[in-house]
Amino acid sequence: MLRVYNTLTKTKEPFETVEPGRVGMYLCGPTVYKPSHIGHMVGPVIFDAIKRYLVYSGYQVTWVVNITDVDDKLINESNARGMPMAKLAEEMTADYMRNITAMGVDAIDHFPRCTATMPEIIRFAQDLIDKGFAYAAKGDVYFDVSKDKDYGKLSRRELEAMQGEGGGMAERKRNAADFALWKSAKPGEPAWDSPWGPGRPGWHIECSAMSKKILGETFDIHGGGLDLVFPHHENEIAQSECCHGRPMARYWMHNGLMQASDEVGKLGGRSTKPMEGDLAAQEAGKISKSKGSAPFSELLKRFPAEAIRFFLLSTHYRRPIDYSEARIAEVQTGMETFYRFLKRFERISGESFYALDAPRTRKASDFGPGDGPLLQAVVAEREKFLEAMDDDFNTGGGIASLFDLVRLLNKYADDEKLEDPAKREPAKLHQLKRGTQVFKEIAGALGLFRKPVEEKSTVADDGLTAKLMSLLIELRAEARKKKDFAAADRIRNGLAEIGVILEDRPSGTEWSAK
RNA sequence: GGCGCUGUAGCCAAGUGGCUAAGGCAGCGGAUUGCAAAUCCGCCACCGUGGGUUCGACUCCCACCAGCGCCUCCA
Repeated sequence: MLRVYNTLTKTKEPFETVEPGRVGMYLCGPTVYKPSHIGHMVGPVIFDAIKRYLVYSGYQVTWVVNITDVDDKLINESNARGMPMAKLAEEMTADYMRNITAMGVDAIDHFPRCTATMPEIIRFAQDLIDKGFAYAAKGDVYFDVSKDKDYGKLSRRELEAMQGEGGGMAERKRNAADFALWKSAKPGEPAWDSPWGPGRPGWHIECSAMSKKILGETFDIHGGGLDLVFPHHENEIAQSECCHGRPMARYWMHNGLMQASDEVGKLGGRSTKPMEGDLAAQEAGKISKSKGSAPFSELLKRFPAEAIRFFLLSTHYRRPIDYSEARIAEVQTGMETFYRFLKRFERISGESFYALDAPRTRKASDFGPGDGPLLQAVVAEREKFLEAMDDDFNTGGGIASLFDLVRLLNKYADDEKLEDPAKREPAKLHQLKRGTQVFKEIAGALGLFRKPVEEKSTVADDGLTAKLMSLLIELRAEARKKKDFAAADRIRNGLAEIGVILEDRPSGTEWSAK
């Protein structure tokens, strides 16, 4: 039984969808005005794993991630660069797509763009005016929060306490907390025609319009970063629920934010410390404001994408993540265990792990009783994994099962001496294979180990390297036979110095470039 | 000031009202190995502090301390 934490109720609730067997999921995507940084990857990676797990659990899932391609920040940035907003948005969208694809996020079904949803957005705003929840004022349109009795229910705020947007818009609003559905364009700004004159959508309306367009008036999961609870999601709820008279989403899921813990200093609460001109500290803390928030593409050059994905999934999604490169490097070390096992499996079985058939759904993965001690243990481990994931997508707990599973499989290969080709009885290989299939099955539910990591080609391989290596290995084998260990070790140590590791096994010596 | 989150081993990080408190990194023993590498086995936590509830709390409640988020169009 899957249980999901709902920000709306602040409890874990049993997961029940609007339509049996189907899930509609909306994740607030990026405003494409700058290259994405690692913080932008948190939501996509987590919700990618969530979608995979839901699909694995038998649901048919439609996942929508919006692209905000009109917005004040975009206008500012395009002015600063002297580049048309549309071109800037296009470039930054491409950057975002490259990054999430590298992270293995390829299960998003729709990427609606704000600029391509104008008719629906305008109609939505008009609907709200018609129903008395919004009003036009000098080319702007505002949502009237005083008309919404439920306003504040997501973030649990009292209306009185809200300050609202400041600036020149304030005097056109009836209440300080009213927010813009439509903003009139200043001369030279990108604009779309509307019943209220040329302008652009407010920040929140696009998500209401797009989610309605693709997922309907009530859908199952609405996700985003914790920072979006207020005002963004609060306002989306206000718009959609006032417009439709029914709940917008059943489950509101919010991921913790990434923090650059070791690169920046401490950041005190705003009211507790006056922050006397300490801009650096103000810029610190949350990574999106941090100066150290380098483009994600840079990070990808230094670490394998899968290690970053693993890192993001190793913490529970609702907790903040402390980001540091040292941590990613640590995770990378840990992952070697898996890659080594995958190679070991291929060496022993002669089959490719990545080509291995594995169950795609938990239903399809049934083991009968009497499958032997190894598979009994494997199935028990799989149960632990499912239990963790069923509990609000506890990927951190699930990853522990991955490690335990590999240990089980390694131990079996050790105990049965499967490195020795003579000991590879078909029945034993079969056991190992079934166990490995389960590993692949649950790793796949997290979106891990789906594709071979690209071999970094440190040498232009024309076959020469391989030939030289086999010659060296042969020479060393002869030396070892003659108990000339000095010579053997000299070869191994010498190769180690230039980054080539030799490993002796019953089946022969293998080499790998570090 | 308002709303809220977090505090588990050297580091990261799951989890539970009572059985030996996951897993990873680092470290230390051992098996294996000619020696290594890899693998396996073992060791390494009185769960922020002080109270309370309870037969019993790390797990529930209160207070405090520390760190953090939002209340300002950040994912």
